[in-house]
Amino acid sequence: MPKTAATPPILTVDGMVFQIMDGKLSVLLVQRGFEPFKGAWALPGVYIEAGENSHEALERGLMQKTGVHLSSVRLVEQPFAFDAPNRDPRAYAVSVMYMGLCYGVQAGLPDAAATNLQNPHFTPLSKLPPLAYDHAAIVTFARNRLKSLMMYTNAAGFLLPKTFTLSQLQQAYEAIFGAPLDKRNFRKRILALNFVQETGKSDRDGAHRPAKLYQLAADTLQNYAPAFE
Amino acid sequence: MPKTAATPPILTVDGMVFQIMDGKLSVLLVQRGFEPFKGAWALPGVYIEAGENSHEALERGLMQKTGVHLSSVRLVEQPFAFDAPNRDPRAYAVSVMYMGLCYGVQAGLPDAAATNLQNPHFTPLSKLPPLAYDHAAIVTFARNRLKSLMMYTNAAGFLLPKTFTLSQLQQAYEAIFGAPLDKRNFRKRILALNFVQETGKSDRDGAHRPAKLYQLAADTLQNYAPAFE
DNA sequence: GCAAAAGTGTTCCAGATACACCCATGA
DNA sequence: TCATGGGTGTATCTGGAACACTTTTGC
Repeated sequence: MPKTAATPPILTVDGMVFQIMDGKLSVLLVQRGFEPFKGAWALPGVYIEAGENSHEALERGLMQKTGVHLSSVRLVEQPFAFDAPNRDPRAYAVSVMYMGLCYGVQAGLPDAAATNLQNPHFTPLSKLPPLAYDHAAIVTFARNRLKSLMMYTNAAGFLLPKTFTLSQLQQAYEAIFGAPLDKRNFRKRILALNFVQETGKSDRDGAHRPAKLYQLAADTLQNYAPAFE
Repeated sequence: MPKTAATPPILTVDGMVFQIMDGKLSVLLVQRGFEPFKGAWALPGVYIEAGENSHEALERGLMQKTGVHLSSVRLVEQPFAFDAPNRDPRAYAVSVMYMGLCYGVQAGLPDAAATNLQNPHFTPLSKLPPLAYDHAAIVTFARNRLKSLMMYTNAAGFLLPKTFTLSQLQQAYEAIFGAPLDKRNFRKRILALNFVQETGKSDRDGAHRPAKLYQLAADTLQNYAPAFE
């Protein structure tokens, strides 16, 4: 066995929380207050402590580091595991990486910038600063997963309020694909998938025709994948 | 904080290794030699020890518990993390779950059944015994992931020898989908995707016309997903 | 009445499906 | 010569893509 740290491996949990801000897909980042990577931006995460499971640690970490309550985030997928050899100078670490989607969430700590530089912020993926560890690669990985989720699940609904218009839904797709979609084709396709339903209400919001409001047919993540043959 | 074990959380790594045996998708299981779940079947796994990363621990664990060398397995995807609260009576544990595909691998320990009941075996998913922990749910989860991987990646090639016939490739798809496919349509589709190429050689193996041998165009996992629009 | 977003159908094309026979070989 | 699996083409159907105008509202 190689001569390395004698400390047992350490478990951390990180949250990768996405939200659409001003039409752009954004991810929740904090500025690290401690070494290593002090001052650099990173995904918010904490060590899992004795007596906690990964979900509880995620909840605590999100609140401590970003002021975001986990109950306002909808988790998608099984969490991934990432080796994080540089996470702690004393030992090798593994990070449990949760992915979540949300809408209208404000990040911010009560005594904010005062405490050690943190400074939670939803940052557009198109303007990511250099990130600590290999978080940049992880975000890219997640973005690709997110794209496939959009194609065959109802995940897009988690980036919107409880009720939403088809235009808002389309904007969510466009934010993630990074490309405009045709309105008529989009509507045909989405309505055919049957994962949203009319609420009967409409949204009267500007100097234009009111839009029908829709909601998710199921409030958990659902698969709408076609069979192979 | 709830009153629980004071020990820090523990990291384990498990391998979920799939292979096609007699045309059936099978997964590598061992019979547990220790409590908890002594005697029950489970995915092979070990604790990650000081000085190891998860990949090294996987390699060691697979060899110790099943006699399988990791070099004969092709890993797919980022490993998942599963909470495993019952893994260790002393503390909460998280399992790093790797998924792998292989072909023609023999499981077996030198002094096999002698040591504590282990008894590594590729078992068809259609005949899974009750599994320890929540491994049954994890296998089901993986099977679904595997189905989607087949639809838009070259993963099927990892369940076959270096060179293979289109019939073998089709059998791999059929084993995973659990349904027969049309030969002509299958070939058109696969050849259109362009992820296999002819080797120029052929396989003269029985009382019938020899089959052309193909190989993967790329020997790592590749995406062949269509764009959204 | 005008600006602004909502809503709506048809044509066209590509890719998926259904389907049956001949070919090369070993015994 | 026969049994066995390998290899091939066409007609049809379905779902995706391209494309522009009318409707409803607030000002």
